[in-house]
Amino acid sequence: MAMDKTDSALLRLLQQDANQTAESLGQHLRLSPSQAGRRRQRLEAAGLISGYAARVDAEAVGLGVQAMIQVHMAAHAPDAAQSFAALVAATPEITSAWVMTGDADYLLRIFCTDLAALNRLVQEVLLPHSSVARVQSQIVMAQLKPDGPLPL
Amino acid sequence: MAMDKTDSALLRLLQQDANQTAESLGQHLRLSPSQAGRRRQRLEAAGLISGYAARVDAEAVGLGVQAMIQVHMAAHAPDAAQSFAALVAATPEITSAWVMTGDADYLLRIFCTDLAALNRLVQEVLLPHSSVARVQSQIVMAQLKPDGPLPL
DNA sequence: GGTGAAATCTACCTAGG
DNA sequence: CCTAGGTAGATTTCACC
Repeated sequence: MAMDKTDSALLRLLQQDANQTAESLGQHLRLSPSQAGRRRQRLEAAGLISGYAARVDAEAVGLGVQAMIQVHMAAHAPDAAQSFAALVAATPEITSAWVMTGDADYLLRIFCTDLAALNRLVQEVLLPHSSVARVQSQIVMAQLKPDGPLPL
Repeated sequence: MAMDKTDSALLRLLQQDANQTAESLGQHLRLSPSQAGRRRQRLEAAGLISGYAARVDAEAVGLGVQAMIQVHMAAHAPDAAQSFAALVAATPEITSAWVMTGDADYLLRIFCTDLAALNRLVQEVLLPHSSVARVQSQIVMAQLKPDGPLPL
């Protein structure tokens, strides 16, 4: 899809604050409100913008513990991967999961209310899975840079 | 802050789609549009909702390579940490950074256009920093579970 | 790039527990 | 007294010019 410098700037603005009016966007982009709105529609229709989400403060809603868990699989059979994917999909505390190169097979991002809940998740959900060989939890002590916009 | 079951459900809905009207929210919550809107305002004012962001499709905007980089520091002096924080803040390809327990000191989330750009970032930005001892890049082969809503 | 109709938000007001 | 629902003015979006 064709995307010029103005579109990049627009995406950057909308990642920071999606509730700006077309008029406000137009001022930043040096564009008329109608053109700014039209460009936004174009980016939505093209799928570059897949949706809009509220940013929720994890601490404020009682999710005080954040962790990254590296998962090593015992077997790499296709059905082992599939059943693990189902487990991941069914566990709400896992907010993201990636298939990685290198050392570990998967990396899971976790949000829990407390350390006890994190330990329960590891001991009673992850480790009991038949194809999980080993997990390595790393707790987030602080967020040095908050989840930010994509570099455009 | 006081948060009941309805507020949790509202946060869940707004994380999935922030552009729903108060009427649509009210239907899901079995509430009148005015009450749904009022609750949303309350959650914003209380800081539970810190803002709204457009979800941008990384692949679609040409950011085809995603990676997680574990950073091991040579020194743990306060000013080493501070200058590293400045480096992280100034690097747009680093979209998130966490201070971790365990093995590595920091975990960085990276978005790049290609592998060459990722290698440049490691070789020319991260490793030259005086207090960085070692980095370990792990490339994301696939996203098993997309960045999802917090478990409420 | 501008304009007007339609939809939506929000502040205020009223009713009920 | 606090929480829920309804109504009207003001803003914003979107299709058309």
